[in-house]
Amino acid sequence: MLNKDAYKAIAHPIRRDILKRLRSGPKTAGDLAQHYDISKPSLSSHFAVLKEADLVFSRRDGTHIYYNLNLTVANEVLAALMELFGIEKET
Amino acid sequence: MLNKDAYKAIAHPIRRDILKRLRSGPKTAGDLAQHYDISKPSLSSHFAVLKEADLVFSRRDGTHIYYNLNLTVANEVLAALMELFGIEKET
DNA sequence: ACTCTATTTAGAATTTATTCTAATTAGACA
DNA sequence: TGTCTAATTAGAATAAATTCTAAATAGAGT
Repeated sequence: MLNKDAYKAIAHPIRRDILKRLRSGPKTAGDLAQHYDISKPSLSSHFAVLKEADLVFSRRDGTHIYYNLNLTVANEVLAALMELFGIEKET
Repeated sequence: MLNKDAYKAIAHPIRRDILKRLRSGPKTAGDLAQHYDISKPSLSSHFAVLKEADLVFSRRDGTHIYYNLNLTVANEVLAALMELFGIEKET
């Protein structure tokens, strides 16, 4: 079942942009930080929200921490919204 | 194009529940109020958020104001999220 | 062990969201 | 015009989210 925090997680434009950028593969906090005009700690807090919602997971490789999009949960969010709106789509 | 406030609008559990209940047809504020343990003005403020996001629209019929789900925008939200996650589904 | 780089945690300030009570608006109907 | 019902607006209190700077952690490499 879908983590309800997922809806909160996608409510912020920076977090949506992070998710979009992770589509093309894992990125480090540093990679992503370049694109936003906020401090590293603020960005880190956005990662924490995304991780709490299970929309992303992280894996350390040496000095870097790579963030990955969790497509399983992304699909669950879509399914939950289709159910919410009563909209049917085939897979 | 999708109103960005739509993501904020679906972030609150009461507003998601309102949307769900509107699937089966228009409802008045009074109809919906029965299901939530909050004041009428609070509920009214939730309607305002949903209207601001264009997810619902209202029509007055005599003494009652009927709230309607805007399926067009609901579909836009789904399309935007599919695009965001890079998930393809046929119609 | 020391140091460098990448990133997070702590703690506080600011902004935004949620909720309430009291007062107001809008239409229906006698 | 009153008056009743349905719902909103106003204004304030509380709670939650966002952001910052400063300090801490964790691993890599010398």
